[in-house]
Amino acid sequence: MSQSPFKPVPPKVTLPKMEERHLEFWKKHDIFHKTEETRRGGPEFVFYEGPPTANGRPGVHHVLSRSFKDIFLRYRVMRGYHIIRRGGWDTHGLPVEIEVEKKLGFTSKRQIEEFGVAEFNKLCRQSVFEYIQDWEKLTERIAFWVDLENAYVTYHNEYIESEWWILKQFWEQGLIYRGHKVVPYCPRCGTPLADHEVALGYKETEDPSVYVRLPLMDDPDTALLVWTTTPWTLPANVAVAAHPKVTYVKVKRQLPNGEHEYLIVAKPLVEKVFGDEKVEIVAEFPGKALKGKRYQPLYTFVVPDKPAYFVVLADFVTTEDGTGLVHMAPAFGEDDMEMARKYDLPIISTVKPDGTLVSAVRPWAGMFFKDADPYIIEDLQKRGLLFRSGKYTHTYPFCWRCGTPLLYYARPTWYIRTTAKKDRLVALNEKINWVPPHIKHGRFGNWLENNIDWALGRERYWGTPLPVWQCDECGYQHAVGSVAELSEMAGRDLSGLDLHRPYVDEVELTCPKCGGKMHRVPELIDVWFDSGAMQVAQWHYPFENQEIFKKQHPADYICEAVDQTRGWFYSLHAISTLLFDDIAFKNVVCLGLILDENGQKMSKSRGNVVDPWDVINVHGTDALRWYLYTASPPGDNRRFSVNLVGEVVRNFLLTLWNVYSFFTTYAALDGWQPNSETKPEYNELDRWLRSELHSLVKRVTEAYENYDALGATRPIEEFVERLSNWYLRRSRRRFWKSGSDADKHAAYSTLYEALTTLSKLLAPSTPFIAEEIYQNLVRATDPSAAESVHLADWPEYDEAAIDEKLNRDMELVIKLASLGHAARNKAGIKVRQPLQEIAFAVGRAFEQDVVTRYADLLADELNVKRVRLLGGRGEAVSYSLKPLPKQLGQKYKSLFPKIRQAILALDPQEAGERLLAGEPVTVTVDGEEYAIQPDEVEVIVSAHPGLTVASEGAYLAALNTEITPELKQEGIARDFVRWVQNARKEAGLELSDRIHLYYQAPDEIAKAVEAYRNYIMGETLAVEMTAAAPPDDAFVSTAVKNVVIGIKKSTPDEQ
RNA sequence: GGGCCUGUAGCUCAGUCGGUUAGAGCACUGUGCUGAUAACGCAGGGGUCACUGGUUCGAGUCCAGUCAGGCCCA
Repeated sequence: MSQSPFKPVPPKVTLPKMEERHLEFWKKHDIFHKTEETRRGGPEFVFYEGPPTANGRPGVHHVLSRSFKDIFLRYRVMRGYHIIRRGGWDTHGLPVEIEVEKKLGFTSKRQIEEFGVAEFNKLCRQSVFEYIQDWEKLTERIAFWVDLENAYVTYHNEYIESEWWILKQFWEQGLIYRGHKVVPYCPRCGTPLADHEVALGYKETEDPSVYVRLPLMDDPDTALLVWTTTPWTLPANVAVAAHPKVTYVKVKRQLPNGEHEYLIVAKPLVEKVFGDEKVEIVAEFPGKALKGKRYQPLYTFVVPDKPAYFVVLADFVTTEDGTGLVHMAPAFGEDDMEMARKYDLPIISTVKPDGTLVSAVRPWAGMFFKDADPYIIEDLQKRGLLFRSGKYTHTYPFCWRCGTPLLYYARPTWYIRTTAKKDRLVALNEKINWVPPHIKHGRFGNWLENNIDWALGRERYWGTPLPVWQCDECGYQHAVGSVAELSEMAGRDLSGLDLHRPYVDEVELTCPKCGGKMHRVPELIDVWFDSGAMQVAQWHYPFENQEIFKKQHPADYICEAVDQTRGWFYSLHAISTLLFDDIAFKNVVCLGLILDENGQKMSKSRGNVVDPWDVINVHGTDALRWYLYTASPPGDNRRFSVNLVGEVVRNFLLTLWNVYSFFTTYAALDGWQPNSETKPEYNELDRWLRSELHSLVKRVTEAYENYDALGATRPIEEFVERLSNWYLRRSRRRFWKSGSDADKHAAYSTLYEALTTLSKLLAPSTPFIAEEIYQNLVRATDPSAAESVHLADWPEYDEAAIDEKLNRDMELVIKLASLGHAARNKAGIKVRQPLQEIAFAVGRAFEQDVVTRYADLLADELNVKRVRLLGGRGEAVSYSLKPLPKQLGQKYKSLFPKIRQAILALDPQEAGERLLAGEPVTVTVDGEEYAIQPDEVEVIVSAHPGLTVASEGAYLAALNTEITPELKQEGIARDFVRWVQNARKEAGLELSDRIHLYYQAPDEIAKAVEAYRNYIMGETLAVEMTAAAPPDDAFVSTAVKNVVIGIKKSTPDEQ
C-alpha cells in the first residue's frame, strides 16, 4: 500500500476553527497581497470601495455589502485580472459631529463655537476611528480582502486638495453658484436638521386652518381663495400656485349684508370648501388660464425687489385639502423656493434665525413666529380678508433635541448646477450596467430625470471647507484649486497647513481685483461630495499618480445597498459626468436591506440588530456568506436570522464536508493519488457526474460574468446534493472493494475532479472551505500548484464532457428510484430484504430505454433481482391518455379543447400501445384528420391489482412482493452483516481493521449465515468466522435478540 | 402626494416562452436506511399563488386597478 498524500479528515468538524486555521495561513503567507502581485501584468479590473464611517460598530448589513464586493473580486483574480483593492474611510460630516456633541453634552452650535472649533474638530478626528479595530477585525474575519493599510481617508489634506481641484474645475465652468435652500431648521438650537433628525421628531399637532381671500387686481369683486395652516408665513407671501390641469371655478356667493362676492377655487374642492352653503358656479376654466393673474398683496411690510403677487403654475398642487390654490412663501417652503427659482420671485424673509419676526413686520416684530398666528388671523378678520378659520390636526416635525416646532427656512447656500448637465447625466447612465436592472431607469433614472441642483454647502465645522475666498472690499470671489495656489495668493508657504477649519479660515488672501483682503466663505461641503470624489481624490489626482488614475477610472465594479442610489452612486456619477463627461462605474450591484426575523428594518433604536460575531462564532464566515448569496436575489430585502444560517451549515457545508471526508478517508486507506497517465475508464455514473460538473462550471462562470451572485451559488448547492446523495450513495461500494482496479481508479478520479473543481468554484463565495479542500487535495499532490486556491486559475469547462441527454436520463432514473422506494414502503418491506422484481412504466415512448439501460443501477439501488418495463407481452395493465396541453395547445391554439376531447374519446388501450411504441394516432375533429404524435400525449399506466405500486404522473413502479425462501435467507444474511458492522463500530475499530468473527444464533439464522459465509466475511473484513461462543478477550454484542456476535481484532500478520 | 420594489405552504424561497396535479428546504408526524453524513430515503398534513377585473382554448405567470409591506423622494 503506497503512502497517500492526503490527510484523512474526520467527518465531524468545527467550521469556525477550520476557518481560523486558514486565516492564519493567509496572514502568514501574505496571500492577499499575492493576489495583487501574481496578477500584475494581467488585465486591470477596477474596483472602488464605498467608504464607510468607522464611528460605529459594523453590523450584518456591512457584512452583506462586503461579501458581495469580495465575491466578484476573488472571481476576477482567479480569471487573471489585476485588482487594486484599496479601502477607504468616510470621516467627515454631521453624524460625526453629533456623536461628539453627545459626548460633550452640547445641544447647540453656539456651544461648539465657545468650546473652540479647533478642539472640537480634533475630537471629531479621533472619534471617526473609534471603532476602527472592530472594523478591521470583522473585515479580516469575513474574508473581505481590502487594503486597509493604505486606505484613503477623506480628512487627509491630499484628499481635500483633490476635492478643491475638482471644485475649481466646476467653478471655472460656472457650475457653482450661491442660492437659497429651504432647510428644516430649529430656531432654538440655531441649526438646520438633517433628514434623519427630522424623521425622529414628527408629532401630531393642532394648527390653525385659515382660508384667505386675495382680491384680484383687475377685478376686486373676485378673490382667489387660499388655504394655509401657517398664518405666520402670510406676510412673506409673494405668489399663489394653481395646478395647470385641474379645473377651477368662479363661484358666486351671497354675503350676509345682501351683497355677493366671487371666489375662485378648484372645482373638486367646492363641496369641501362651501359645505351645505348654496353657491353658484358662474365660470369654469383650467388652472393654466389663471397663470399670471395679479392679486392685491396681503402685506407690504417688506417691499419686494422683483415682480410678485401673481398666479404661478405647479404640479405639486393637490385637490386633497384646501382650495386648490396654494399660497407661496419661498422663504419657508421647498416647493415655494422651487417656484421662486422658476418664476424669479422675490424671497421675503420675515423671520430671524432665532425664530422671531423681523422688525419690518411692525405690529408683531420680535414675536416668536408661531405666537403670531392668532394676531394675524385677527388682523385678516378685521380687514375682511378672512373667509374662514378653524383648527387642523396633522403631523408636523419638532426638534428631536428640544421639542421646538421646526421652521422650514431659506438659508443662503452653495449649489452645483447639475441641472446644466442633466442630459449628460441621463445619457451616460445608459452605459451603466445595473443589477438589478430596474434601478437603472427606475429609482436612479427617475432621480436623474428630475435632477435638481446639488446643494453643496453646509454650515458646520467638521468637513471639507469650500475653497472659495471672498473680498471684503469688492465682493470678488475666487476658488482656490490647490495648496500651491493658496500659498501663492497668501504670499507664504502653506504646505503644512491643516486644510480644516479653523486653520484654513485664518488664511487671508489679497484680492486680485482691488487688492483688498479676502476671507474664506464659512461653508463646508456636503459629505456626499467627499465620497463621490474618491474616484479622483483617493489618488491625490492630478497632483500625483496620474498614470495610476488613468488606469483606475472608471471602475469596472462597485457595490453598495440601495440607500446609496441618491447617495454615493449619484455623487460618483455626477462628479464624473461634470468633470470628465464619462461614467464613474460600469457595473453596479445594488443590494437590498437586511430586515430582522419579523421583516422590520434593523436599527439601533429598535434594538433588533444582529451582531455579526454572534453568527460567525457559531457557524462561521462561509455559512454566513453562503446564506447571504443564496437566500434571495441581491436586490431584494432579506429577512435575517441566525437559524437560517445554521440551515446552511447542515444542508450544504456539512454535506460537502462529508463528501470531502469520505474521499480523504478512503483515498488515504487505499493510497490513491491522482494519476494523469492512467486514463480513467469512466462508467455511466462517472460520465453523468462529470457532465453535471462541467455544465455546473459553465453555469457558474456565466453567472459570475453577469454579476449574478445567486446564479453563481445556488446551482452549486444542487450539485453537492446530487454528488452526496446520488453519486456517492451509488458509488460507495466501488471505493470499498479491496485491491485496486480500473473501476476504482475511475471512481476516485471522478470524485477527485469534482471536489477540486468545487474548491475553485467555491473560492469566491466560501473562501475557507474552498481553501481547506484545495490545500489537502491539490497542494498536497502537486507542488507546482498555486500556493492558495485564491491564487489558482478559474476552472475551464470541457464542452465535450457535457451530455444534456445523460443529465435528463439520470434525472428520470432518480425519479424512478424514488418511486421504487415508495413502492417498497407501501409494501412495508425494508430495503435490506431482496425482492424478485420491479417493473416501471413511463409515459412517453422515448423514455422507455432509460429503464433498460439503467436496469442494473436501479436493481442495486432498490435491492431487486430484476428490473423491467411494465406492460410488455400482454401483461394485465390498463392505459389512460393524458393530452399534453403545452405541446398540443401551442400547436392547435383554440382548436385545443376539441383535439383534447377527441383524444380522450379514443380507445385508450389501443392508442396507448401505439403511442408507447412510438407511433402517431389519428383523431378527427370537424371532419379534419389530425395526427397526434407520441410526444404530445402521456400514457398513464395502471398495474394489475396483485402488484404493489407507487406512481406519480405517468410514472409508475410496480413491485413483486413475494419473498421466496431463498430471498428470505439472503435478507437474513444482509441483516447479519449489518449487526456485525454495528458491533465493529461499537468496538471502536478502524475501517480497515480485520477481525475474527464469532457468532451464536438460532437455526434459521445460522443456516443463512453459513449459506452466505463468503459474502459476510468479505463485507465485514473477517479473516475467520466461527460458529461458537466468543473467547473472553473478544468484543461481544448482544444487541440483537437471540444472537451473540463476538469480534476480535486480528493481528497484522494474519492479514 | 410621486417613483421603485415585494406579496406563492407556519418560516426562507423556486416557479423557464402563459400549458391544465404550483415545487424545494426548514419545521411537524409516521416510517425506513446507514461503516461518509450533525445526515439521507419514503410517506403524510399544510396553498383563495394578496384582491378585483381583463386578454386567452388555457393565467401563479401577461395587462389594468385595488390592498398590504418596504425603500427613496416630497
